[in-house]
Amino acid sequence: MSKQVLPIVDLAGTGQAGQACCAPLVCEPLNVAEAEELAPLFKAIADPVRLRLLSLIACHEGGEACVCDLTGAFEVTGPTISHHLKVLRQAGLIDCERRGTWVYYWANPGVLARLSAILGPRVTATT
Amino acid sequence: MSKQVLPIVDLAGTGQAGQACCAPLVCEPLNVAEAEELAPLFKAIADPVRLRLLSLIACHEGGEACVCDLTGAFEVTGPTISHHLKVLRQAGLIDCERRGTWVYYWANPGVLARLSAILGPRVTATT
DNA sequence: ACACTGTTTTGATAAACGTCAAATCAGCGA
DNA sequence: TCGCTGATTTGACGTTTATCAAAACAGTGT
Repeated sequence: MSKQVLPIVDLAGTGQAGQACCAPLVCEPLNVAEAEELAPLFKAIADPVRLRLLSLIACHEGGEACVCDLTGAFEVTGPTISHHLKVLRQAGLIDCERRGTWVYYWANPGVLARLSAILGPRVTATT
Repeated sequence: MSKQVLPIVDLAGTGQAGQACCAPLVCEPLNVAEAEELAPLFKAIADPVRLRLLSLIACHEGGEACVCDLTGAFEVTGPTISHHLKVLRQAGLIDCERRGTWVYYWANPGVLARLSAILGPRVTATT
């Protein structure tokens, strides 16, 4: 529809990103398969460094950040940052691409939106 | 100058979570303190058994569930269930009370709503 | 070809985690 | 009081995790 200037807000409000597959955790009991699929996603963000990495990447101008933009914000070493980025990537929360010397990461907003919807107190405020 | 506030914060609708403390992770970089406070909460739900426990409790009729209502749904032993309940409780996600022989657990919706708001790009303007 | 920078992988280590069996605690009823 | 059931704690075990140093990989420029 309208690809107006609407900021990031749109991406989960519509049913498109959330694929409408999952009622909030508080509305309907999660079955085993859902729980085993979701737990690794929450585990991926259950670390302060990864939480900040994800936030830094998602907030970075242009929607993507080079590794060199990130390492300076942490006390841990480069390999550790690289490890955490890999964890986030394997969970599907971020993705990356090499461009010349640098590797750029960006967030996958759909996954984040899905997690939010699962935790959310109500799903759609329609009516 | 800095009184311009994003009108995003009051998601929780529960009245209890009126912290108004945290913009979504994708809007503003999490600082170290926020990340270190949030990570243990996500860690608490980053386990399939705990995820289902939380969901079962939150969905249970009356808004609370006895431990004996829960154990049957899992393959793990009673002590393990008890351990996971303790983790959820120490994270503040659930609370409990003993009534006679049985111990009843209920979910704390404010904490869940806060996590949802942190992850969520959307602005569910419920009233 | 070489050196240099940015990033990831490997290997090792200490801490944290999930699970169970056994023991313990908390109420209830005979 | 004693025994019974529901629930938690303790102690142990194997697995996973976060971290680092060192090595390796990927591009760029000389």
